[in-house]
Amino acid sequence: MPELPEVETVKRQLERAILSVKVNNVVINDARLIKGISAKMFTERITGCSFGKIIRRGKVLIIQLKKNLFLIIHLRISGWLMLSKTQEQYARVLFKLSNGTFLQFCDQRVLGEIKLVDDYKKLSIIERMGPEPLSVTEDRFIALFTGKKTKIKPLLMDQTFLAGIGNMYAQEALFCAGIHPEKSAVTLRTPTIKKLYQCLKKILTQAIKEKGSSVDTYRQLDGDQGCYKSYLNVYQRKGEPCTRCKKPIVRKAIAGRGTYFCPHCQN
DNA sequence: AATGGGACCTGCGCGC
DNA sequence: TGCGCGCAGGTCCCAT
Repeated sequence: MPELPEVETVKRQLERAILSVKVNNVVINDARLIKGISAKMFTERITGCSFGKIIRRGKVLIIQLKKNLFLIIHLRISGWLMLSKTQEQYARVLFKLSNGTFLQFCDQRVLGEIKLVDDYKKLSIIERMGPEPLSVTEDRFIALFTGKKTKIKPLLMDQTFLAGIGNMYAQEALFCAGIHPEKSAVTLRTPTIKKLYQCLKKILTQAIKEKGSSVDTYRQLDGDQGCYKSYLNVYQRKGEPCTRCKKPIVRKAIAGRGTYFCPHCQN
């Protein structure tokens, strides 16, 4: 799933590829992805614009088109962005660029979102977003846990708690820190929270270095797979031996989401 | 505050 | 072989 490292990878690749490039035309194969504006208006407002500053906040990609015009992209579960000369399968919205390529929003399950806003900071999802795990200080990270009685795993995935963590990296971080995913957050001791903080930083940094994890439909901007998949210790490894203790990894639905962990190493 | 469910979606793997 | 079903997960929304 596209989480922080995947969106950050695409953001960096877009910066190198499309900065100052102009949109000559917009092709909409599936208007369901475009929210809050008609396909016609969407096309009219974007055509002729050039790509400016690119920002990532959590899993949200923000591309500036003009002083007061921002393209907001959320890949959700099965979306990815691709830059190529020909139309891809699952290309739902395409931007025909002045350099002869298509910037394409591909999405197998059509759950992604594209918006056009004049001020991205006023978006509810942005306003409510928790701190970025790669820039929050350790002290502030520890303070986030006060009074949080909920299970640690769904809490990590709560975007208003911490930005950009999804189902996969939440599980990997908890394995790294040796924390059971159902442990109540408020019961964690400070050294354990510090360990989790370091694990998140380590995992997210390494995942960005490896250009994300292609466990599903996610691809890099050029269509290549992300390489972090081979580093995964628990995610989708049910029944396989724990990389630490060799006992089998188990899968359990926690807060309605599939969760993999080692009951021996995580407690 | 926390939790549980449903909705949005498509493709895949399962059982019969 | 083929069909129906459940599941996969990010976010929002509603109910308890």
